[in-house]
Amino acid sequence: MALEHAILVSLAEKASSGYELARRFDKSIGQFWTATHQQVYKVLGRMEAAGWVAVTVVEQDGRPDKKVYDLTDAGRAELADWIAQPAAPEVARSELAVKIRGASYGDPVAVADEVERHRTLHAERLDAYLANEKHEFPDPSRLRGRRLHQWLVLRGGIALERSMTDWYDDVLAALRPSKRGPKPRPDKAKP
Amino acid sequence: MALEHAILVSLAEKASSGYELARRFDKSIGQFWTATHQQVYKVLGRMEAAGWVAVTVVEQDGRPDKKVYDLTDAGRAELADWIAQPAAPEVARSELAVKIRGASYGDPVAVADEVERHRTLHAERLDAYLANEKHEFPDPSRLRGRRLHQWLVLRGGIALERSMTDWYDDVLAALRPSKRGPKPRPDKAKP
DNA sequence: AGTTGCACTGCAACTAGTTGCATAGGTAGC
DNA sequence: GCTACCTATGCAACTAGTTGCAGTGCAACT
Repeated sequence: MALEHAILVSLAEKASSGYELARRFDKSIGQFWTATHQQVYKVLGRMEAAGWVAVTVVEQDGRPDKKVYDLTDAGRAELADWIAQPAAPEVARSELAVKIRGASYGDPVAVADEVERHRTLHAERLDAYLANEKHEFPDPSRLRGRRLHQWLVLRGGIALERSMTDWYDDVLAALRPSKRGPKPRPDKAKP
Repeated sequence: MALEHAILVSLAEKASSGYELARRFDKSIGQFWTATHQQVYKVLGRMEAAGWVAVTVVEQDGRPDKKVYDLTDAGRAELADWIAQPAAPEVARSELAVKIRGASYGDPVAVADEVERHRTLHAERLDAYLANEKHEFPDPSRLRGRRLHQWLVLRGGIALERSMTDWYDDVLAALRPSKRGPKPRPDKAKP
């Protein structure tokens, strides 16, 4: 399990409330680990009970109070310990891939439409990541430590989205042989 | 949820026992959906209760009996129906990516070692997929229907493994700046 | 004035998947 | 003869994650 530890990493970067954590899982760290706010609240409760995090209630102006969580020494120790442990190999899961494989037992045209929709989603994510990279890491060659690691993970997300988008293009070209050639895509070349 | 439907696709291709299905999830369809044998048995029971599959007990010579499952008409209808439905967007999950991001809160050297181990795993998977492609689909341009769809999914797995392996190379190069340049890898060029 | 949306927290009930164990005969190597 | 692994199925207990709901109060749009 790693949601606990993904949260530890996120809190190590910045103390936050459950709500903020859940939002952050929509981007940056959420590239490779996601969670809904319910799951985050549940796990934060467990982590507090385990003494990995400490809470401070912060009153806000014109907004509900929030509970800001920060790492304790025990939490930092747990994080360092977990990082030293071997990681489970990734397991890819794609419902759409299963549908592509089974396309001939259903409506191949509907599958092609769905592939196109996903292609668009991934192309948008790719653009968002690239824009983020340009903005946050304008000069990658100088990066060291924490910032370097963040950039490397962002590069991983970019590589993944690019390869998904390319693959969907290939699938579309094969499933719709009438429409020749992929659509023009200016962001296809590596920067 | 899609394990039910991944099993339907698998059974549509070939009637099988739970044990055989679990094995098949180790390769081919398992590229994008995996399951342990316990999960497969559990779900098969549910599917039988729902009338999607029918069982035949097959006695074997010198081996335990097996229960071979095959699709019913209701199962085929369910499969066609599911394929027509929109698919949830993929959510990548990588424990290792979280560790890379948090490397500076632990032991960056251990993280680099772990990245190398995963690089090897993915490179092996890539080689296995490529060998499988060469063996099973020697002439992709002629493929139609079911075989074409199988090949497309295999291509997806290949693209994914290639991009992971490449990314891990980049990460290693950045985390171990002393060792310059990635190791030679003959399978890096697109075939 | 009314609706929608955001910030913020959380419970309850559910579904999906994992881990550990049990059972049982066959085959293969030492 | 012993150990170890393969085929084959399955239960029980657990962990992880999802879905649906509930409540508060402010801001912005219509």
